[in-house]
Amino acid sequence: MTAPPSRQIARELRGQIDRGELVAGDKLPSERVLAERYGVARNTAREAIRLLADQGLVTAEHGRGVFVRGKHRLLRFGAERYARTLRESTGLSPFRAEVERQGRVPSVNCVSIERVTPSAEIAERLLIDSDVETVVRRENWYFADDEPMQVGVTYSPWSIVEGTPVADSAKMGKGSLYARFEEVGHAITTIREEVSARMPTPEEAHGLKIPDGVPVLEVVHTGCDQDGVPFEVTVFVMRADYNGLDYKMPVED
Amino acid sequence: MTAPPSRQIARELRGQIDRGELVAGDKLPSERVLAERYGVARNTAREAIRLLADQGLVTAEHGRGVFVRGKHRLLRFGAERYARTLRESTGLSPFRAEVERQGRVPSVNCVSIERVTPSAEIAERLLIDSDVETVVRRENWYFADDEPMQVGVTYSPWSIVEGTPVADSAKMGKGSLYARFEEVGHAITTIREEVSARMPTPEEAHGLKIPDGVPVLEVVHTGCDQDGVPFEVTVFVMRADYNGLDYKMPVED
DNA sequence: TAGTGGTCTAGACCACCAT
DNA sequence: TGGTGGTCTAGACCACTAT
Repeated sequence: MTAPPSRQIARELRGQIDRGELVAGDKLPSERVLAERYGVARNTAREAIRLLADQGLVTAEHGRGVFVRGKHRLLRFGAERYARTLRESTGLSPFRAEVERQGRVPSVNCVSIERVTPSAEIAERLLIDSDVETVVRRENWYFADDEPMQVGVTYSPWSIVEGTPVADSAKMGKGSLYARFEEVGHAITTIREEVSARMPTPEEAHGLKIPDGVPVLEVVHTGCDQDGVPFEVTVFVMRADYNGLDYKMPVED
Repeated sequence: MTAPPSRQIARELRGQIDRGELVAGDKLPSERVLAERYGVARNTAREAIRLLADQGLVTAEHGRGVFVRGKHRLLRFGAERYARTLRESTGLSPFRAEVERQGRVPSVNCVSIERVTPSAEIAERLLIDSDVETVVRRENWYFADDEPMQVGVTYSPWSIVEGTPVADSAKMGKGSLYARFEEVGHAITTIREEVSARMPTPEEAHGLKIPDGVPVLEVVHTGCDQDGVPFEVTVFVMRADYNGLDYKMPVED
């Protein structure tokens, strides 16, 4: 009932990480060194490292080595990120504010604005008929220190944003998207956020430069105005090792 | 610039899943069959399957085969799970209600109640000094159809729960924990939930029977009473392929 | 018992990174 | 250039599941 060699090796390495003998950024012994040290084939040492990578403890970098992953402070996003006072006091988007709070350099890049027919998932949340009404799709990428952190794709009914700055990057200006919505009569008043987690698709892993063993948080956010009308749905996909959510809510009766 | 064979094979299998030629529960060809079919070594076919498992698409079962994972409907938990009206109208805990809504059989098992010294993380949220005050720790396991879904560990200051049913399983009764708290003067009024996601530890993967490639959601929940006093912190760890969160909130100014 | 995945060996060549 | 991880081969034995 003794564990296979690959697990033994993984356990020893894990112990060294847990005890602080190996700390964030440290390089592990190479696969070949481990293999010789433990008297196993290289593939066995490799398997041990894979077990650690699957737990999110280490990351392999081709040609460089295997490194202990750091426990990063999470960027925390809650409902207050939509508050008008935050928009007005800082002049920063909530993402920018949170990244700067940690001494990093934020940037946001709107990569596309298109008019599309919505998926059933989106149409349902916007209370529109996907056979009849189209939506504007805005795709934003969020970076900290030029590292990609999140992708957010916002959908709004064409009937709401037609002719407004929201549908046109040239007129968008620097401020918050929600300030623009408010100017055209939709002040964000209540939100719904549906949160789940999963492993990234290969495309997401590539685009967000997510190492192996790191899941993503997916947040389907719906914003409703002062009349309870849903006017935008945003699907966020964020690296779970850098991002978290922090909600404070009253408990309704 | 052509992809390695293992990725090619993974891509083909993934295509079959995406196109619905292989659906949830279907068995993939065995590693040996794949190897022969594609003219590669068994390890190469195995690597292809591992790539799919890492994306959460398939699960290997020792001695049985490799199976396409289903896209399960998520159990959705929001702030309303703490509402008194829900407690009173259904007589069910929110977990039970949500599981039954999907036609499955819920069960909850309180495995331990202990008096312990809190970690810094817990003490901080309960606004107590971990050097002075102790807490009661209740560990609950949640099942649907005898499959483990979540673990929840609740911490409450000893000064609040001393002598109450919350600190004593014998006196606990069937109803909700929050009903018991309310009886001793702490009605849950506002909550804070800090959400993150990560890969499970080996212990969690084993205890919750989580297949490879499935992350966990970790929710640190703090409950505050009518006076704003935090009286319990619960740390939930839930399989992310079966559980999600659904919050509706007003946007504060 | 036959078939499956889990693990391992002892090599090999390639792609990438730093020097 | 030498060292690293990435991938592959062609075997082997073990552990588990089903019949």
